Amino acid sequence: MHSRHSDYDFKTIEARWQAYWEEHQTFRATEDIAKPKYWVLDMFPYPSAAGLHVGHIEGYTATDIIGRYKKACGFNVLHPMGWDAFGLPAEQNAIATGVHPSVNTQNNVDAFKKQMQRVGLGIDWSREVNTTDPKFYRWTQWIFLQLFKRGLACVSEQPVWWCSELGTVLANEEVIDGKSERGHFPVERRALRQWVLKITKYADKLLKGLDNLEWPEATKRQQQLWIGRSEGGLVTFKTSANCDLTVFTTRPDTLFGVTFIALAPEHPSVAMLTTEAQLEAVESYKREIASKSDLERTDLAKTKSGVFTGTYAVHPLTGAKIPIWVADYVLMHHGTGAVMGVPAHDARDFEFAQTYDLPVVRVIKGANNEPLPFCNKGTLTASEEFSGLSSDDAAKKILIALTAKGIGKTTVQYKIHDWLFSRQRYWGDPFPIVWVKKADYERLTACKNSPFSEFLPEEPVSYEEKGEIFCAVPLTSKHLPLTLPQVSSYKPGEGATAPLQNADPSWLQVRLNIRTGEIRPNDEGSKSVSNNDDWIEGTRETNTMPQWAGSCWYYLRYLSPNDVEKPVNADALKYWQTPDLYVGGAEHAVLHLLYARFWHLFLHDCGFVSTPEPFPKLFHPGIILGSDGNKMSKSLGNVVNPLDVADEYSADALRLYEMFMGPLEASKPWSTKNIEGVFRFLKKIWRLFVTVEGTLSERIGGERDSAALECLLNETVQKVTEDIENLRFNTAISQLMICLNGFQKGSHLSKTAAKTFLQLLAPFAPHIAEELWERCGEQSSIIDAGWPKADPSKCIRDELKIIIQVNGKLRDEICVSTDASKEDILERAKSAPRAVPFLAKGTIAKEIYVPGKLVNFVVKG
RNA sequence: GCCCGGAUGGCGGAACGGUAGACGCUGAGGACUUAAAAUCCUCUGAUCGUAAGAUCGUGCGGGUUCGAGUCCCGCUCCGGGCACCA
Repeated sequence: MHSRHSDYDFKTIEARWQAYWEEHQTFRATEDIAKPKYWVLDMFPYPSAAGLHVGHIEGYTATDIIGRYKKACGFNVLHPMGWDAFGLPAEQNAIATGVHPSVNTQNNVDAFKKQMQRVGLGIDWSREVNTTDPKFYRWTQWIFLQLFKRGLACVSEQPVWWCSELGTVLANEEVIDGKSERGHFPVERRALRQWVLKITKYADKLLKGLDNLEWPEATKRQQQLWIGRSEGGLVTFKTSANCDLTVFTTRPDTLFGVTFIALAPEHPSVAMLTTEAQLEAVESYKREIASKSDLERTDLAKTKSGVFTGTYAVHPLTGAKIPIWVADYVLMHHGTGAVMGVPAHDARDFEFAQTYDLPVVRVIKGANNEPLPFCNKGTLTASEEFSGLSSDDAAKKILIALTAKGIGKTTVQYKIHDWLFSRQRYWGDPFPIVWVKKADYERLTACKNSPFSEFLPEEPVSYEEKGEIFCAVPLTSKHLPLTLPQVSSYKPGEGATAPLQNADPSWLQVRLNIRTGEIRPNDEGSKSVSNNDDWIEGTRETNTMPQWAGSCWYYLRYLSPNDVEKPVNADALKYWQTPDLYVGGAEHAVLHLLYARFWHLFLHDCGFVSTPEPFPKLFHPGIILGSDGNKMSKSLGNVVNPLDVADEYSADALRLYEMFMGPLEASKPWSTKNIEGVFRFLKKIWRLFVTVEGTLSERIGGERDSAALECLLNETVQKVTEDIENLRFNTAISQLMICLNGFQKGSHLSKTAAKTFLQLLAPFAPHIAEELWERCGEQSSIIDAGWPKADPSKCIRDELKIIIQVNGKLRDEICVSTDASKEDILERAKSAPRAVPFLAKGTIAKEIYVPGKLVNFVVKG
């Protein structure tokens, strides 16, 4: 690598100032209560083997600019960084190499850190956190136990997405189009015992909390849709079999239009409702559905299928006979798994009715004579005494009527499901749980003052296997962290067993002393010494938590990374509260950002944090694409490494370029050509200050600046400050360029003005700013010099340019003194040489004067 | 299908309802140099014109307004999200 300009030796300069910041601990944040705080947070990265590319640097540079700016403004700034280091790639590397994933993880962390330091990010590295560090995950486990204690963590045998290729269970949101999000492997449904967190209990709070957040509207909308609250009613239908059916509907107003009932194939009442004659058909239909993948089943393009059960329901208000069908378009996991079919007013029911020739009865009229299916609200018709009512009114009244009969109820449904919280993986947080037999659990709960009662829930969490019931015993704070055991193999076992099953039996099989809280391996030796009533036998939970666990609360740990008493120190929390700005990718709109809100809200309800929401202000940087316009990826060979760019053009040029490319939130392609432009800008700055001999340029002198130059500088202070506050870095840099171009045109420049320019430049290009600041004779870091204030009085001009339009088209312009009257200006405008011919084309019908800006004559004729 | 964004020169992008194209890149010409690089200066939306200048021009079609890239209505295309949620 060669430097592009011999006298601007950026390599030496950048290394020097990075060493300076480290030595002087420039970015060390302390709880200095005398100063206002500013906490700027990045979404912490997963340290992958590929390292960072220039796209990742974008967000970090943005937060660094904000951090440096706020620090100059006098804030006590916290800009921390950490590693979301549990995860699948490290585990797969371990499977391939046999080397413990922590080794690989540490190497990647070192590489990431080196890259970040090379671009000069002002980060307080003393607060670095790593989710795989037992000192960290001890508290992830502790928070899990708090959830467990309050009944928000439990197990259930449920159909889950199993990916045999990855050897693990995936959450709904990790499955995209029937393939795993990572790796795009096929997935299938399997019933397995899993941990779930009851996020549904927080659905309403998570929905309402969105209102007060300063977040991108699209992200809020995505969370709203994900939570998917819908108000409606439950309606119970009597049937000709000895079994009632309850359906959920958001449109009780369409009740008189019901012509069939449809059940999900998995609905528990299907068997009871199937008549002898239909048994064969229903059974074979269910078999057919079960053999289909979810991808096939949810394919919207296919025609809806179903089969008649042979049984009829009774309409609750008309008493009409309504056939009950089984249909695969009905989902078991929403509502009650049964729907009332109203083909006239629901597109899906309509399609189904068409396929099986079921009657369609119109009960809602719109304003015009709309064709069926008509799915909007309207006026009721053919609905007995409810005819003539509006949909909203009728929905209420019908539900009231049903409620009076004891067969209806208003209710709220959510689309969001409980959060599947266990994975069959090695490289994750171990659950601090031991499974014991029910009888032993009862001995434990009967034991007064048992240490194990610390996190014991009111209702036991249990599961049944081969007729035996097992209950979950939570470890105590004293047992934390429960560290990951060594395993003989990182691979999952056959039949979806977790890799931790490969741990030593002395870890897996334990004995708990319910009186002392002691835990020992359950081997022959311990049996002989502990053969009394206080000991119970147990088996450790071998699933691990998903990667999301650590990212749900990592930001809090930055406040007191070494606290051994609590996940977060109360004093530190009181001072820093929540991040003032959170910057990270829009791809986390509903996963990380929803889960973290859930945990934070939970911690708030427990009294551990004082705010209900973790991230009051959020910003998503756009994606930086490769120069070919595609997403950067190894396979396309369009990845740009920040280290290469920093070596060739300087870290300052890299930072400036990324911010100059366009609006921060926009996706934009990388261009090696365009970086030349900002690099030229840096070289111009260098030459303005430094001679070829390396001395301070004679142009930087003490003489007064011209009024025009003072005006330009003050405009620049004003514009750059506003733009930084609004994260519009592209236009801030453009203004700095305009300012420099102005400087270059003048013969000299006062030192004060030159230094002000450097202060404005410093957040964007900190290395060159520090270097030139020092060469101007300053002793300490430029960041401690404060932030310049614009002086509006310097920007007042004595002449104004007035635009002259005729019929809205620009025709001429005139210069007037600032105190000129409207009459004077109009008079002069009328005689403006280039406007006159257009004015002469007719008569002036109207004169519009925008003070200080323009005149527009409306000419008719 | 539904919900969000977006569309401006050769390119990345600027524009409180008020001079469209700031700033940068590219390209052309010039200066310096033995030469090149680097640097500096001029020009660079289209059409017509020697020029002054005129006309057109912000995805398409309408509208509101003295005036629309910007606001309203109806489309087209591109990007992202959700996707039988009853």
